[in-house]
Amino acid sequence: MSSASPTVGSPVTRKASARDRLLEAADELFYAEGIHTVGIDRIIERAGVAKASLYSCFGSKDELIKAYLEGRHEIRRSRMLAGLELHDDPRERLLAVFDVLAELAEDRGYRGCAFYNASAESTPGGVVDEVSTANRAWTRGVLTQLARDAGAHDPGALAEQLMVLYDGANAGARMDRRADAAILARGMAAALLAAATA
Amino acid sequence: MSSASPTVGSPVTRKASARDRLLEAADELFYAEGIHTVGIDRIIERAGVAKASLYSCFGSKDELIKAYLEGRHEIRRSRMLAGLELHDDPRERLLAVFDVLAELAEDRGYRGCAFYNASAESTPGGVVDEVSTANRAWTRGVLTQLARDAGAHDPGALAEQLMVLYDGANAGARMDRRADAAILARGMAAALLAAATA
DNA sequence: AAGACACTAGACAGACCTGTCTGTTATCGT
DNA sequence: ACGATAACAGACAGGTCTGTCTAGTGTCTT
Repeated sequence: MSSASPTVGSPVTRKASARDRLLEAADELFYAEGIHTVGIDRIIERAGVAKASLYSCFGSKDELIKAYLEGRHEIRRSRMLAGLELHDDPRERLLAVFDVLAELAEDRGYRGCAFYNASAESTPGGVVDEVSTANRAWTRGVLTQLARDAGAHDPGALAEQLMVLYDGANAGARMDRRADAAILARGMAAALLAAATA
Repeated sequence: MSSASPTVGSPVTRKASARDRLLEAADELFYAEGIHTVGIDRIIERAGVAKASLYSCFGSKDELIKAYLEGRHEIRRSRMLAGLELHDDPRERLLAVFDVLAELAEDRGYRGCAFYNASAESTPGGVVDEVSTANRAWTRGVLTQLARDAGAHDPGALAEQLMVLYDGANAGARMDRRADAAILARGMAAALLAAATA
């Protein structure tokens, strides 16, 4: 407990821990096929991990789902921030949101917003709703800040418009299996921004 | 077979047939809670119908799901067409699409696009995909026609933009539980239309 | 009156799914 | 060297779900 070294030195990651492999497998399967459709057995089989390890790491399928969504949130966050940092001009930074989305949507295997999808197949008031609304609030906040930085007259109002475009591009990318919607959304966002700063 | 009357005289509807009650119950439950979450037993209980009748009418849960989505398509179709017929001006007719959506979204209990939701929780390539893509093609066709009637320079291109707005309004209405997105989408559609006919 | 038909109630089979439990093996710090 | 920890494999229990089957009831037509 108190003996030896107080700093344990990278206490979590060992090489490719069962937890990580489980999370990776769950991410792939849940996103591709849905939360309900994919059972525990398929996840542990893909992860090459014993069932007991799953329940030792996460405690329940619900917690695994929560961890999956939190991971998605983290990835989305870092990817978007990385996309934003490519530009200095506030206008370009705002539009970069849709560039990132278009890039994601080009990947075959893109299935739309993981949070919306998860929400569509889970009972209201559960863990999914919690994480989903948090993610949505974060997205809204980012768009508002970008709108403010770009000099929008009413950043909140512009952000709401951008949310419509963002949601629409996401849904379109899933249903039509192309990135066109994101590119269209970028163009519309540019027009909105021009109008909002005039 | 060949005896009696060739025209049987309203052969289907009796008073409020088990089939209709099943379809109504399935519609309410599937839409509100999702396809996977709702089991056969809950449907027959709400419909006040025996399980054997369900399987005699539909054959399987999959077929019931299909019938549910086809019913949703029919309702969406008639509601939208009714909304369009309120106006003569082509511009107003195009924007009426979003008026109808806003009206729907105001209903608490609105949960977004039934087809998208169903698609999010079913394996690709099944009956759900089939009906969903058909519905999507129909929507796209209507928007294209409205864009043409309104004098858009490139009706197909405008329709694609409108699809983004339509999808976004639908998703936003579900996630935020308000009709704001549809109203915003209407405004953006008006701006797009003005630009496309200039 | 009688048979066809649609429906009801509910038991049942079989599959699947989550979660637990037992027993074994390997690695690591001390 | 040894105990602790983490992981393994897999059987098992309990529940839920779809779909089938039996048996009985009412209604409509002829």
